[in-house]
Amino acid sequence: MAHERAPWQRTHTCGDLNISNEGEVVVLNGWIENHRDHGQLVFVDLRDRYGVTQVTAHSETEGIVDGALELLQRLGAEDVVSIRGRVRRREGGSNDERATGEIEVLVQAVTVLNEAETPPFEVLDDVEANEELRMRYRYLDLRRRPLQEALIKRSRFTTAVRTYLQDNGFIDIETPILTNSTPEGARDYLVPSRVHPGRFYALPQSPQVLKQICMISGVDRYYQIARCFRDEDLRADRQPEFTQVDLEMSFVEENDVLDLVERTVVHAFKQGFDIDLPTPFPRMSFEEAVARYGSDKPDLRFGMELVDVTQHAAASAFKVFAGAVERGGIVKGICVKGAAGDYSRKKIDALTKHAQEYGAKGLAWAKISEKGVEGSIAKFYEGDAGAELIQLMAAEPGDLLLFGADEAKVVHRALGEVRLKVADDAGLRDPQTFRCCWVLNFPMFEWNEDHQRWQYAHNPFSAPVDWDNTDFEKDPESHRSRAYDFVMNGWELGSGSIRIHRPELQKKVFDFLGISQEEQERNFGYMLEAYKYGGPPHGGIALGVDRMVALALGRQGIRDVIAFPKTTMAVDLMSQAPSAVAPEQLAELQIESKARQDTPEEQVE
RNA sequence: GGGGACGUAGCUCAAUUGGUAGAGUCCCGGACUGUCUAUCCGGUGGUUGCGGGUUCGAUCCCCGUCGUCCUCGCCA
Repeated sequence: MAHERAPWQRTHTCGDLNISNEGEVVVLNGWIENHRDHGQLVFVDLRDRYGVTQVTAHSETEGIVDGALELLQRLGAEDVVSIRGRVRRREGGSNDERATGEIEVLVQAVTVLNEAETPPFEVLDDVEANEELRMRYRYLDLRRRPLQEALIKRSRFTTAVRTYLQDNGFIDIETPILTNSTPEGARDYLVPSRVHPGRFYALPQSPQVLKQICMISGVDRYYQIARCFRDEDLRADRQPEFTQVDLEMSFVEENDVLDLVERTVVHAFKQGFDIDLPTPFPRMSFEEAVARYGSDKPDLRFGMELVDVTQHAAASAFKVFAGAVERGGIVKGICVKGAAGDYSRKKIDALTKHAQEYGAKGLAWAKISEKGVEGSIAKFYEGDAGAELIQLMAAEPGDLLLFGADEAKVVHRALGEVRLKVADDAGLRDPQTFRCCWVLNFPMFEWNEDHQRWQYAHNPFSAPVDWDNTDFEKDPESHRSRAYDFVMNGWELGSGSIRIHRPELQKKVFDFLGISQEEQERNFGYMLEAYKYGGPPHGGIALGVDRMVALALGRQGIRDVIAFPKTTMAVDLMSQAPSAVAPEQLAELQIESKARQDTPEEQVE
């Protein structure tokens, strides 16, 4: 037997009604967004998740309940109400900006469901109160259309990912949130164990090891939309907890993973955001990406590639160039088309400063005119040398040339960042344009200056490209791994690899990384043991959900696509987490804090 | 751990060379029958984040501190 509905309950949402409902008596529930009071005539915009409907109260309406008009006059922003009335075509002309703009609901009765205090900021789509306030009252901010849109599209997106992977034989497996700390990688969030005093769980930085174990278990195709935790300093695109589409496949090689992921991403971007990603995603090696774009996450929405002029520069009269080459460095340049006029000395200084933030000593520049090379390096580039440089850079009159001369790593980094900055200035990074690519074959290892040792470049489970050459001691830098990154518009959105599935090779990598036998045993013993019982060849990837959604919606950071985000100090301004706990709780865990503010009483002050 | 920006009315911002704070909006009261961020009239509202210093006098200068954001390092 069907439940009887209360009389205040809605018959339609605030986005439902249009001219086809004309004449119907309806009930709407929602929040009062705006309120236009003409005395005997009152307009109220009623909002819910689905839209906004104009509600009109008129004293002479047939059947209007006594006092309804006065009540509506008295109510204000964010009061929650139920409105009963008849749908009719608007008398004052329609509002084309709303789906419901042709009609209005002529009020017969008003029920107050809950009155709201005056909100600390106005809940309007285009009102931007400062972020601190918005996060403190996150529930109010979330009522705004741009935030609701993010939540809705994010949900559609993850649903599309799930559907697609399910249809392709993947099974969703939950892995533990309470797991083990590992010394490598990011700092862990720790959770003390009550039943094992002095011991700690760690929250997972990713389900990496467990998904590989799933492959050993014969799961064959695993996925999970998994929460990951890393206790590192935050950025606009980094939160202490974030979400990944994590997947792993058995008996595969790069092509299998890349093709599957490409299809999944294309499908989910279409379903979630109605965005058509251009396919196929180009593939390039790490080496090529760095050489051409100065970055392992190249933005392919525009060209302006780095041009190698090292050979030419070696013979240059310009000491900065020749000297850099002599010391084993390189010289590269970018050609900014038609920008000579746009860059004053002051703006070039700003670019130089930008380059210096990324380790460059400076930035050499030239403006090209009909007469040849002008600017800081002009006197070294008169006549043939200048003509040659112009030809190498494929420059034309009106172009701006920018050069970096240093060791290769520095030149690539700095010039790569300058390339992005210049493109930003010129509006070449259109947020509505999407260009994806794959970057392949990362180095296995990189030298860590601080710790004076080699460390893994990607993750320690990535297989080497050359299975037959695992003599890592010999020229460590030359070894390439079967790791790949998924990149869109200069953002790294995913990272994965074909894994090492033989325990002896995995041990060899751990050995080379200087992880002791005891550490290997303690942290990865169960994994190495598992492989002994028959681990299939496998590989996978993890895709950053927050970043994908932010990019698709053209948001600057990921905070706006997370319902309840944290600040750069990892604080939740709404709940005030993290907070002090009762002394009894600490005692039970056998924990003493050396910090102040270690009891709730002190924290309040 | 380092660098930078910001902090003034509930909100968004302004305030000359250092001379004791003002606008819009919100809110409150009034008028108003076709608005759509209604309009018009009137009104309330301030420990200038906090603490200290310089000064006859500090929103303004200096030091410290707290918070938010951006960023390098860190982090995949």
